[in-house]
Amino acid sequence: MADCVDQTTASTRERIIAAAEYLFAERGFAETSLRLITSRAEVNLASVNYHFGSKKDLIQAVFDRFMDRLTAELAIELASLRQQGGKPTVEAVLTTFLRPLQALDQLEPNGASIFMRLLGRAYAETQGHLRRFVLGKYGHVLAEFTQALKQAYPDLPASELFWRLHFMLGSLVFAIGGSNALGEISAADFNEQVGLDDVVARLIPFLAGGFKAPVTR
Amino acid sequence: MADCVDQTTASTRERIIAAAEYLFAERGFAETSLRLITSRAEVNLASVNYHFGSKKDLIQAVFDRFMDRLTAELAIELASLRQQGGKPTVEAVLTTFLRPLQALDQLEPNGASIFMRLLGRAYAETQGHLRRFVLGKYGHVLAEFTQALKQAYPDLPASELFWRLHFMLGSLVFAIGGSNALGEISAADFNEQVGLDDVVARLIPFLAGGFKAPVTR
DNA sequence: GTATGTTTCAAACACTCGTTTAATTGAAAA
DNA sequence: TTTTCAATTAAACGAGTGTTTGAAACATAC
Repeated sequence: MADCVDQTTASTRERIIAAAEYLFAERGFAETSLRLITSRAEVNLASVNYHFGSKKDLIQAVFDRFMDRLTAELAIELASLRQQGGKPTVEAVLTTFLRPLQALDQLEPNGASIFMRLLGRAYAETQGHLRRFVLGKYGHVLAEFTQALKQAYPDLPASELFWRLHFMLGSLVFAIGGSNALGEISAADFNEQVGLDDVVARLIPFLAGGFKAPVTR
Repeated sequence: MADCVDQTTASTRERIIAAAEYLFAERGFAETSLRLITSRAEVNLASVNYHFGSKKDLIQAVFDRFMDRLTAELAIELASLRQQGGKPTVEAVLTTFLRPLQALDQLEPNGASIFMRLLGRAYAETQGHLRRFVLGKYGHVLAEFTQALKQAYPDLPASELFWRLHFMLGSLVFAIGGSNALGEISAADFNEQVGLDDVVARLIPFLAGGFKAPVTR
């Protein structure tokens, strides 16, 4: 149970968020009760409603915490990409958007995997409430991703770019979200210890190869 | 609500399964109550436990129904692929495994999308009970997929094939599972009406391009 | 017709859930 | 010290959950 929040000194708010993000990613939103969260965080049950208002608000708070750290890192990487000038390679664009994810992993054990699983669940969740919240508040990230890819491959039709972007997102969420489980299989079957960096290193040529594939219509 | 089960003549069992597979895909397993299922199927609440035993058994029954139809189609396609002999192209292998999914869509409106969403949820679900059930009972499908890809690209290291297979799975689940929502965006933004066949047509070059990408270690 | 076995039904069961309440604690401000 | 306000606590609330029950309805065979 290696949370990066010091359970002895951390505030009640922080301990709730730390426990919640782990359990939400591990078990899902509906399957994670407030009692499970508060007992893991060793705080009183009512403190969730006191500090966050409701369970739904807690879920959004967990997302906000991740997205804030992510967008901060992403702004730096994007600036660095633009500073280089000229037409970026697809690989460079992918690296730009993946590095903040890797940074998340250093900030907190399995941070990237946890966040990707949360993102995957948000897309699947009931009626898409959470998906709309995430897209509404952080849709600009997707837009910047789209724009950067457009610069790397200007001839690709907009609709094709749209679909390939989502194909890539699927690979990302699936592979990084499941990197722990897949990594264990990889270690057992191929005697290869793979961490997040290795997964990303394998992902980039795959995604770039798919993205640059000829359009056959 | 266009289910393909005739609600007036279909047996209670069939009506429950039809309602359940739609609601499970749309809302998730935990978020779908037996009362919601039985009221949609217009049957008595207790009939689920009578015919299936428990909610968990119903979930497995829904999967079995999909997988049985899928593996039947897949056996035909695989035989056809092997009959051609020689080294298959990656595109041919992908087509082999995607056609049964498309067949599912003709058998039942949105069948492929529903099944992919179910599969995505199964992978994410609590503690992976369902994932283990699916992998245990239908893991041979994944093994055959792996083997066919190996024939198409013999030089690709086994571990690299393993990871690229799962990258492809991620794209598949994400894109086909969300094909309805993504199709609506595509129709609105690009004036392009896209059905499942169009998504598959776009997927194949993307996946093949990724799979055939050079290995950079 | 009666008997037999299957299927349906309304009602209740025990349980968990998110949320609320009112009392209590703690520490800083007056 | 007294006041004040934020934070914590135990307990309860009402709603919703999967499941069980025993009787009723149905169909089939004798």
